[in-house]
Amino acid sequence: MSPRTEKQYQEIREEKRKLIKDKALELFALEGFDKSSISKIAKRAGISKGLLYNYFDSKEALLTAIIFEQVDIMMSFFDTNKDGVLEKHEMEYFIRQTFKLLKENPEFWKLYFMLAFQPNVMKLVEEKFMDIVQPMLERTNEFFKREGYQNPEVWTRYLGAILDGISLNYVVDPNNFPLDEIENLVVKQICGTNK
Amino acid sequence: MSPRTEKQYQEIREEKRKLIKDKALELFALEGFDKSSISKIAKRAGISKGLLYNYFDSKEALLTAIIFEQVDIMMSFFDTNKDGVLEKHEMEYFIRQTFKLLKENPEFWKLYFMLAFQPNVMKLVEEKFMDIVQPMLERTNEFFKREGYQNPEVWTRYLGAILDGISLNYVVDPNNFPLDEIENLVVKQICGTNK
DNA sequence: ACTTTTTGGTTGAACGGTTGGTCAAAAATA
DNA sequence: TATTTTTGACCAACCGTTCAACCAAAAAGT
Repeated sequence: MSPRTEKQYQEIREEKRKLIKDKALELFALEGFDKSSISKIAKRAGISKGLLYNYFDSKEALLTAIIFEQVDIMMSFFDTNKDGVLEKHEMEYFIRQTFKLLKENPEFWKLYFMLAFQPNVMKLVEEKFMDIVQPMLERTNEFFKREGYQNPEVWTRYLGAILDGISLNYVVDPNNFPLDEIENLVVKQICGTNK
Repeated sequence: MSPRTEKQYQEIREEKRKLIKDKALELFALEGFDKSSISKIAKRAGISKGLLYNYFDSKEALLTAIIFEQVDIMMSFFDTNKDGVLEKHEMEYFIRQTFKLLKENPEFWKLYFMLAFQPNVMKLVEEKFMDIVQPMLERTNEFFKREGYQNPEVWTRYLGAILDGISLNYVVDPNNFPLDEIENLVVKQICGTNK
């Protein structure tokens, strides 16, 4: 017989994992991935260095766990009616959701941009990331084609670039960047409505 | 008596400095700032580690030298007629120059984005950087005001975000990003002309 | 009720490797 | 020879990672 039930142990493990991930993300956003040593992460989480390795096999494993946790959240948000067609109102929903996620968790997006420029690290998650992004790009492509744009694939990449640029500027300087006004500008430009 | 004249030594020193800066930038873009050790930079430049410290006081000094060299090049490019007014054709020139610099030296912009998300490092250059960016922002502000936009300062930040996002996407994936087509889209949208 | 056993979470010293940076000596030049 | 460039072994500090030992708490035994 076990001193504690299986469920009790699982709860403890899950809570600690969540704690470590949260504190690590904080530090990554604050000091960058390389400057955030395991010791500092452990100290911030209030645990010993050794215990961190009881929960994550390596620093990289910790990083990918953080990323894929957030990716899963993203997927659940973008899982709309699944009919494969992106209506104009769905495009507006898509854009506004992007801004919503940005406002809710700027720390993650800071980490995301950091990694986009760390070639070695990005390769760890690139493949799985692409699996998620690719369908979005295709649906966006079809949207612009249906709307009568001359170069739909160019506009898809343009929209992606615009959203990236906005995210980048907001994350770097959240207090001074007029996010809500620009959200409306983008929606107006792409969806032709002005709320 | 000196073994070589003062002028000879200065020329040699300047050439070596340039060599080191170039090779360091290559490596930074390839592997990131933290992963580019002094030893690796020296090896890539074909010199010893010790000699690198004859030319740059520290790794940080090398980094800031690279950045400010590029900033100086930028300034010389944007130094137009200096009348303080940004005409529509000057705005188009401004935008197209931005794209030109991007195509000419993507490695530098990769480094620039890398650093934008390394808070500690960015603070070294933040102040001098702002001195250069601020006048551009003000002139852009006045441009949008003169063109009759309702929220000129929002549009200034929007344009900045768009250019950042495009640069980011191009630098990450230069072979597949349709830079020229998107350049024309931006110019058309902001300046109302289609070349 | 109380002691013992069992379990797995928890610790921090220790390890091999790498880093940015130093320096005495050697090579090169005129 | 006199001066400067150039070298690479060397250093302390820190890195990610490991591991033997420890601890808190629940179940089992009495």
